Amino acid sequence: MPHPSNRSAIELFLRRLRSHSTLNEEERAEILRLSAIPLDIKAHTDFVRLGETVDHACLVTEGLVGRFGQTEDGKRQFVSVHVPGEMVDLPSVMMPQSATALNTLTRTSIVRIPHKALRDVGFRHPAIAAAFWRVCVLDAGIVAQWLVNVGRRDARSRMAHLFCELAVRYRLMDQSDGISFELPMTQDQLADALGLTAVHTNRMLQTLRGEGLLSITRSRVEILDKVALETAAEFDPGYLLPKSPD
Amino acid sequence: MPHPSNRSAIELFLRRLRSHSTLNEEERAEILRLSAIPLDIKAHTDFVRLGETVDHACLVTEGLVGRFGQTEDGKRQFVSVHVPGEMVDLPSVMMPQSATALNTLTRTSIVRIPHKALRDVGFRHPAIAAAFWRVCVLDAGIVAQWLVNVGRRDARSRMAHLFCELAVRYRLMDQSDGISFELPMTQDQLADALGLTAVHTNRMLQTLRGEGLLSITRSRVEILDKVALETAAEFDPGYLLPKSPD
DNA sequence: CGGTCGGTTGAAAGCCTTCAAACGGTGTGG
DNA sequence: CCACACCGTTTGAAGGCTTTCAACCGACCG
Repeated sequence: MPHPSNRSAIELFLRRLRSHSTLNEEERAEILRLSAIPLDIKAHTDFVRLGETVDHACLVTEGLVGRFGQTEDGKRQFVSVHVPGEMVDLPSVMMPQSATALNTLTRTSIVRIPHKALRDVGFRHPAIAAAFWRVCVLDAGIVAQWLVNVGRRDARSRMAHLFCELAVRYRLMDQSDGISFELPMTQDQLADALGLTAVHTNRMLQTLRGEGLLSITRSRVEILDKVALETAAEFDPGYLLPKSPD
Repeated sequence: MPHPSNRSAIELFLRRLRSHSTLNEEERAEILRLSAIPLDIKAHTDFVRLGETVDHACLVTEGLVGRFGQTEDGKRQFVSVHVPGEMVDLPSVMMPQSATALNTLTRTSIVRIPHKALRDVGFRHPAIAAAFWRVCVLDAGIVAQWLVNVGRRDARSRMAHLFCELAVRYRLMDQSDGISFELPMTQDQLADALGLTAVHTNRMLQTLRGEGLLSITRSRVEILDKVALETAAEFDPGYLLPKSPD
């Protein structure tokens, strides 16, 4: 598979910014001019540890990155997963010592953007700073929905909700028609995103398949009955689609 | 009980800002000059509904405010609770249509600060905008920890974690010595914060009491064995105490 | 070809929920 | 001043969703 250039990753990121924030031509140019150091990381690698202090943010070019917390006995909980075009740890610009760690769910390419560059460009252009802030707020809203999901929905509904959300997020990045999309996650990883065990994740997956709601293989999800899936999930995409750009 | 003035609520908020962000004298004065419309709300009131668009942010003066999501059958999950001195929905400045609702856990006084005022002051003073952004990042980090808590810890540990966190947060607001603090939450509300049922919340509370870890009445928590409680919770306050102010 | 990884399956155990009922404190009205 | 109602807490028993433990399978890799 051809490797998207770093350039295109930043363009994707800019597109996402513009979907909810207004940026003039100069501001857009500034974003595209950000220095971006590419880096390929193999699957299942913790490339930012808990408590580590970082001086750059990561933008996903290809693959999938998960942010997670961990209990002392090693159980993990993904707090978010990030698809290409998303900045994984933009919050780290404001809080360089993170209480969450980063892990590649599959072989992944990222570009690293220095905090200093992000701060500088935000300082020069308040509209950019506002856009960054807004992205953080949006991402935090997703985490909040995950919390509702894990706290108050049963496994089947919870799982349906995750797939509905990811379908929308891939579509927003033009990497899906909203029906099917690449999702290179193992069932262990799905379990860690849903607050379940891998065994039960497997069984629920089979339930959803058996009900004809979706078809899923190791790396691809296809939604077969969107209405039924969204009903099962009680899914409302409002939190992913901000109303107005100011 | 004497009613703290609005002034002192904003002062408390400013103090929190300064604990992690550097603001010069003029910037501090700007914060204190923000217009603040006081409002008293009775207990158990949803004063911001799901999907509602707001044009002001709420700062808690006295009492306790919870932000929550809800499933279709009415089950609630608190996504955060906010003590006096905290801005409940600063993110709403960037995202006026919230996917979470607001509820008073007890009789509560707030002040409402217009989004426009917050945006203007942030636009004029990049350092203030950065401070606001940083608060949002910190709060999002707390939500992330809650997600880890609900997703991967059992009820006892989860509950211990919540009390450890609140002890620190009250202490940061100088409303506690870190050992005991006012917590006017019912067990139903605790349950909604922990992703449990009220019945099981009650039983776990008794467990913690029985183990001599804490003493809790309707409105006050006292930590009796801090070390044991933090051990049970696997509590690490790092996510509440940012390293450096820039 | 053996080894590893991810997926699948079965059975038993357990944590938590659900359903129901009773208890105690507080505020209100007669 | 007492009675009653309401709210939040407490307790018991039963059931269920999810976990845990174990084993097996298939695919891919060196």
